[in-house]
Amino acid sequence: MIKLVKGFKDILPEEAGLWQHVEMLVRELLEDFGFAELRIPILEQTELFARSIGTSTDIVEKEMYTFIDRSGESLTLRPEATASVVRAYIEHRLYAKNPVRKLYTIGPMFRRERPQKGRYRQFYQINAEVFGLHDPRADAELILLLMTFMGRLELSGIVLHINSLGCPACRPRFKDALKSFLTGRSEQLCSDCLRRRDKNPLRIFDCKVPACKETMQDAPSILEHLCNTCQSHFEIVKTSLDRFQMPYQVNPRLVRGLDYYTRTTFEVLAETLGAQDAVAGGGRYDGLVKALGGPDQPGIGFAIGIDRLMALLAGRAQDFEKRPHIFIAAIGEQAQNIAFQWVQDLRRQRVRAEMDFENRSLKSQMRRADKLGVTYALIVGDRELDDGAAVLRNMTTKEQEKVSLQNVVTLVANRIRAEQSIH
RNA sequence: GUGAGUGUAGCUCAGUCGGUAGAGCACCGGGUUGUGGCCCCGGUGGUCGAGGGUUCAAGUCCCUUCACUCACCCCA
Repeated sequence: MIKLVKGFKDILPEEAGLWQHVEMLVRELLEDFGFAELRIPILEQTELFARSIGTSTDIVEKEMYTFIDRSGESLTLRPEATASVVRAYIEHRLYAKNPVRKLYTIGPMFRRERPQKGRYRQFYQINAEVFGLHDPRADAELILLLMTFMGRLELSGIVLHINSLGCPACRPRFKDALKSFLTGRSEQLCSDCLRRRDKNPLRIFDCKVPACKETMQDAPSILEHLCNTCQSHFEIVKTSLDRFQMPYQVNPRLVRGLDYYTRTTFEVLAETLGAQDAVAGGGRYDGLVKALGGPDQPGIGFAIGIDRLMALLAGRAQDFEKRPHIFIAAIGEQAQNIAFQWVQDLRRQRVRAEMDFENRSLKSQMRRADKLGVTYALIVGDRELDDGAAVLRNMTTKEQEKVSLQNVVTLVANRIRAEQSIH
């Protein structure tokens, strides 16, 4: 039997309704906040990711699905969306009319990591990016948008962490301070951290090895090394969040894996998710647009992991399954033919009608109606055909009424429409 | 890439000291004329992950291998 590729998954019909609902909610909200959808391809030139994400990151070093196309060029299945959005912003000169653009995109990303709970090789993200705004209130607004979305989904047990990574002016100074702190403490660090020390010392803050954690307790904090501009930027982000009563936790150890981040970074953590507990994350990337050959415009964005969101919403999937409205139980060939016509007519009026083509016993057809969860069953057999009226049964109240054969479709359609407008 | 755990029916799982495969749920049918859920009865469904070995005999013991899961790493 041919099976799924490792780390990939199918989204089954039972869950697809919830996915649709979540996507609808987020589109609505993003558009209210002035975002427009940008649809971008899944494949890009490898160099785009190498240059934006950073060549020494794990993603670029060992996690990308890269292959040589028949023409000889190196292509990569996108491991994240920001690079592509920036590429499109530059390539189509989206900054020309107005440098301020708010864009969102939804779709799959690919990273070849070892799969585990909440981590797949193809995973889905909702991405929002804002270009052209330096103001820290833009950072706060984006975070508020993200948290509003979480709120609308009625998620509990989630925490917002924020931090500032500084800018090209102050981050090097901090790195130096960190390096000199680490000098002479190599004994206390694990082998991974020793490797990180030269490459990307900020990552040591993330290490879970107890000895490293202990050592890093006394390490200098980035927040104490921010330049004045970065410091006041971060202050305004915080006071803006305060102003809207948005709770957050300042986490100086929040270091993000992609090289392009500057100043504000944030993550939404969910305690019930296990080891992969980040549902969403993002930050500011002021140098990226220019680095990729565009104008010197700042950027800020976030990504929401839809798969992880779904894990948090598990159990609510059944509320969004589209059940049929009515099941027509027809006994005998003549009745089946009439029922077949009714089903088609009802669907034309946007009523979800189902029937059985196998001429089963009424009992088994009723059982089927019950399983489908319909509110109405329509019964028609020789008796009803002679009588000129079918029997409409309300499955919850068990009330039955006669409906003349001529009026069946309109009556049923009206009845169901009326019920929907109540809910 | 590294480590640990788990593989028996569609799903969740039992299976004793090695003796020829089981339950619950699901599915199909029945419980007197043409009416669902609850209850009762019956039925379909298995290469016991795969390959090899030991044995009169292997789901069970041994070896190999594959898959899945969780964790490390990293991140959504």
